[in-house]
Amino acid sequence: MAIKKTSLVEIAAERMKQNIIENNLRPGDKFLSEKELIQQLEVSRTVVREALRSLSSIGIVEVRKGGGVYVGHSSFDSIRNILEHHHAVHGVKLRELADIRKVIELGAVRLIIENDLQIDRSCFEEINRSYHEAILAGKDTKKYDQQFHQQLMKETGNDTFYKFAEVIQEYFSLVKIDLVQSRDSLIKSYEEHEDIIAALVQKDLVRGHRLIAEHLEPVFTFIRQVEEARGDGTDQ
Amino acid sequence: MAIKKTSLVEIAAERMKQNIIENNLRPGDKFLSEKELIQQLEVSRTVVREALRSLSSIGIVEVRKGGGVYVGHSSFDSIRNILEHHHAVHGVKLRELADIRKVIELGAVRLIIENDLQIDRSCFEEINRSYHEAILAGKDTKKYDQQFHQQLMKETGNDTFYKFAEVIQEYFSLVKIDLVQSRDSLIKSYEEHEDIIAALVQKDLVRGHRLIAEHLEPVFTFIRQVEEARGDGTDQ
DNA sequence: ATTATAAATTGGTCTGACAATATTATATCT
DNA sequence: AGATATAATATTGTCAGACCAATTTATAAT
Repeated sequence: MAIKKTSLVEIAAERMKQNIIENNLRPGDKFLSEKELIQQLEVSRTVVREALRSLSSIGIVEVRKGGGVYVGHSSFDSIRNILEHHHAVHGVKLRELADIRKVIELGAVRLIIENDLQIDRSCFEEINRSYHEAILAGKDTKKYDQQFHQQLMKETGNDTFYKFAEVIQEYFSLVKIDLVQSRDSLIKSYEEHEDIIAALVQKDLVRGHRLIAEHLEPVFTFIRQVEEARGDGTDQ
Repeated sequence: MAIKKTSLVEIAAERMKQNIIENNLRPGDKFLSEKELIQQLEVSRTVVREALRSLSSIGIVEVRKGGGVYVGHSSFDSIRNILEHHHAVHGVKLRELADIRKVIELGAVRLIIENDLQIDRSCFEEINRSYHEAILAGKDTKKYDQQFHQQLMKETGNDTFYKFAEVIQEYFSLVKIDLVQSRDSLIKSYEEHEDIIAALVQKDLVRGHRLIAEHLEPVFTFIRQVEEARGDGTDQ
């Protein structure tokens, strides 16, 4: 037996979580108020408030001043917060991030093709067209490039995969990889997007993989340069 | 300008996080006590305590009764908690999990081989030997199988990847996939492990990928059966 | 120097109070 | 009756002070 000395706050928080599960409450639903929780759990307001604070910081509930307590919408937002601070404290190696990104994108391509999914071609092309226009206009292109890759994840039809990829993607974006891309290399990137779309449509896995690898190559080239320049390869 | 109405608790928590970053505090270091925080932030004890509760629930600090406040060790533990509740509330599709696992494991093999890493062969074989013994003795084999796959992630030398994989792995383990494995299929699984090790040593990417795919195939077979039986494919 | 005891520090919980905001009920006007 | 403005109520945010429980530190005894 574990001789756990659990605090009242932890017990209260646990019981609140159970309450949500047992009553099958959905995100946005109204939860019990502080007063009701005090009566139900038979603890002081201090304990109830700290338990609520604990749950709200991980996105399980949302507390609105004067408005009551509601069931939280996205736990993944809190994960982002956690990773953000984790990154601020520990930093992370550029190469590690790049490798993970490659794993995810190659995986996405494989999922789409092996599971024989029909991709939303027009959506891809719409995004890539905007990308092209931004390049020609000399505007900020990063947004559309990112959008393209997000769409790739989404097309796997695997929502869990997509959410994880999104979280990790944002973890990446904390790192400033300033690829000073020339207009030519941006055009090349745009064309590679087109090729990737084609490979997905043709369900050519080998080609898709090769194209993704090539497409990400500039990042690895950049990282090699940075690593040589300062040795360790961590950001900041 | 954003017209944010931030509560004192949130401000306090934010400043505490900043404090940790600016003073470059490492996990396990002693942080400020409640009293000191009250003086420094000039807020009531209530606010300090709620802010600390908020930070401790996402692993940024650890609070010990009578002992003071310390910088937290692992933010990833809190992510596990979050996902655990997320799963309890939303459930998850078996196929999605299986697909993600495959992406990760194939990715691990590719990372090891493409980055030309020397794996710790004896460690792998040690684990697999224990696996073999457990099979022969009719004991619980799950642990060693899991250990084998964890080791695969670790061998990528990519700590960030490993941590993410670990979190996701535990997310999987929330789902009961009761593959009723016969002794023969367990032996087969053991032999596949051996083959995978061999492929890693020989740095044969194509073979490594094929072996992983085959090795995970029983899971997909199981999932197809479940999906046919009840249609949707979610757990619980 | 080691150990046992006492004191001080620190976090955990409770109570009561008032402020700030949101919701609901009521009264008013058209 | 319906829309609107106002008042009453409910709910969360913050504060202060008190006492308990666990840990750490200081002190005394061996």
